[in-house]
Amino acid sequence: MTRKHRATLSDVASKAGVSPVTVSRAIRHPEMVSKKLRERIDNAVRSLGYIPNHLASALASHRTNIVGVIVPSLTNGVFDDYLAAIQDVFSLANIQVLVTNVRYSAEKEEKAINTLLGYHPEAMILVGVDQTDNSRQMLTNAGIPVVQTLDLTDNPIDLNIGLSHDDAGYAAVEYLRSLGHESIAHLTARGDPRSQQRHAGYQRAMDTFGLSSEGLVALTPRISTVQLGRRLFAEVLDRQPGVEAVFCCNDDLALGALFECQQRGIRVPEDLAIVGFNDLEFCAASVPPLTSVGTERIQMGKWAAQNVLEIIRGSGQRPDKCQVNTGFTIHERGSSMPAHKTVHGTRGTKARVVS
Amino acid sequence: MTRKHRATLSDVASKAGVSPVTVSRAIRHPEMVSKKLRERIDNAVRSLGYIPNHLASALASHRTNIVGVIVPSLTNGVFDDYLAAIQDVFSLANIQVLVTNVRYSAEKEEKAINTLLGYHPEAMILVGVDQTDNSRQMLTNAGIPVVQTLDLTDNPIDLNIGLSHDDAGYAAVEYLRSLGHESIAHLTARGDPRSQQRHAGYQRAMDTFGLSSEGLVALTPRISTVQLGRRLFAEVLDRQPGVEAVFCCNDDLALGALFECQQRGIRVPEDLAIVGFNDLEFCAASVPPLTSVGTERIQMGKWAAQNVLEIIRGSGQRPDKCQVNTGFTIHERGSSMPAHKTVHGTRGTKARVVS
DNA sequence: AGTGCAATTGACAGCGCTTTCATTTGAAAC
DNA sequence: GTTTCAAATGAAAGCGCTGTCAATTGCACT
Repeated sequence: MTRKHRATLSDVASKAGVSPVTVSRAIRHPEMVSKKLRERIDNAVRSLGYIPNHLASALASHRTNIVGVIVPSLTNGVFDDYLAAIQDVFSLANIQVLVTNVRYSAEKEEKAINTLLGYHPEAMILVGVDQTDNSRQMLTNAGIPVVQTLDLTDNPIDLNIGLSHDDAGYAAVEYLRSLGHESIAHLTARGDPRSQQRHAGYQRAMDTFGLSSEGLVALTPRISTVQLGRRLFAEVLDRQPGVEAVFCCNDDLALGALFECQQRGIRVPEDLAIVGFNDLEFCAASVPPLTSVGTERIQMGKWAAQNVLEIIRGSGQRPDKCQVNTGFTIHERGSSMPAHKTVHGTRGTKARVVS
Repeated sequence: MTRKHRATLSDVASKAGVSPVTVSRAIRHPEMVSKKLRERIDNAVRSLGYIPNHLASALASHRTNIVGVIVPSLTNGVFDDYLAAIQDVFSLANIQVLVTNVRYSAEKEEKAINTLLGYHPEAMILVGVDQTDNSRQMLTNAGIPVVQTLDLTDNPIDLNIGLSHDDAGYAAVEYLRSLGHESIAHLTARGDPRSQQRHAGYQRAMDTFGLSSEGLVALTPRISTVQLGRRLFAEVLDRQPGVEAVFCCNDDLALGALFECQQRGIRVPEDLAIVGFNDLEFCAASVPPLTSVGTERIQMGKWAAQNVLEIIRGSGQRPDKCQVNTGFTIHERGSSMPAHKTVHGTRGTKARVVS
């Protein structure tokens, strides 16, 4: 039963024997319509299967109830939680989130921003701080709240919540150093600007501690996978058999490194310590469980959404703090814990919080 | 520099000294405007940072360039690839995909359908075939192409591409049976209707082969995780220490089962065979690599998008086949391969295709 | 110069809704 | 039975754009 024409406000109005305005009010501001008419209208709505045309509504009211969100990836377990947190906040406020996945491409991001702005979103939430000049310009011109998340910058477009990935990378190395390791490798997928920051932090720490990273870094331009983690670590192992520890720019690579060790009969943590990044769910489940640097991705998404909501629906005032550093936490687990600390059969976590 | 008012078509027209229609044409149908004017208009557009109001455009032209997509989850590595495939097809046609994540809730799905239809999408792509009556009604009334994916039904709303999860579950058991296993366990997360189908297939196979599943099934109402895989399989192991094989409703649970085995010193595949579902990337990377039943998720997303595109932009004709069974493939790897088949150090895959 | 025709350009209406303001209604108060 | 005022309803305009059709222009050809 394909209708030629979907029911409109006027159709409902005719059916209920009232004027279109009244129908509009019955839907948007029920308290302004008498009970009698409201019921008649509700019936008409139901019997016609009327669904308001959001485009027309938004055009007329200057309220789109849309917020644009741009993420660099979805294959990476990180952004699911983050996105879900954002959606949870907005769905309660009847705001539709328009998500675009730009696959770590600044160019695609620019295009996505342009497209999204065409929908007149009431705010934009972005990942990272590396937008192109053009992107920044468009966002500024749009005159809406903009939140840059998951990273920090000295020069935010508007609001900013995140953490220093450079510091996190530094801390990971510092932690491994504190366990007595000196030959500390690093696996990383460039392409993700935040991974690059972690790499920079790794390098800074190695330099600071007077350790050489020669031959200890393996990187790939591709999206990271577990398989790639194996391959990258295999490279390092072949080059530097004496490596004592490895810090991976994310947990997929770390899990790959762990598997490569299993394959080669390298004992973790006795022969080699592994530290991942993001603290995805599987870190606590592997054997041994993986030590990982955790970030507050859910908290960041939530904060971004809540602040946007407050600005566009609330008092309209900017929040007290326009920039928030959520820090990071090293979840110390079996993959790096010195033997005497390890409790057999337990997958306990010892957390070191840094913010 | 927050503008009071974003530039409109008229603003551009004034600036370029032409009528608004001409600007509209210069943007939508450049070939209909003389080169001279086109340049003047382009300049005006650029200098004003003009971005067409998509809402107004869609309202006037009855072309929204929106396709609604509803997924039950994003945390599950399955839907990333699927979504990406859909987006890839549509982005080339300048169609914006409106994604909603309904977290395996039919109620949320119904609400999402209602909301999305308010945007007048030109088509809808859904996961699964278990929509509520109300949802089906709304979709039918909308008079747009609807694709149900990743599962099959005798009574599709419109187009349908997927596979029989019951058959896939049956095949997994049949495969393990062919290796000589009889005590075959099953781990599953109900909540996902397709997992339930796989469970049904498992049960059907066990019955058919005259095998008892008593005490061999562990299920959870929660979203599956690796951790949960460990816990569920631990339950089974504690109950039935003699279990010879386990078929898991997805790869996360399978990886968890593998870790649980590692923890307990159970050798895989010598002491126990493991089969997962979905063939996610990490399956080929673990030690031993995980045998998994793979589905054509990318292909399904692509087919759905391409057919929609053909219908709404092309000849308008329905495709030849309104229902497609993409089948499934058992990727046989080390976690189930009999010792004499296993090639040390190789992570080769032997595929058995069923469609 | 005049005719014919295609290529450009513009005027106008309207997409489906909300906002604003005017009108009507009803019930309380005189 | 008026008057008064709030509550309920409606009429008209317009959000920013595009489709349709009419008007204009340019140019080749007589």
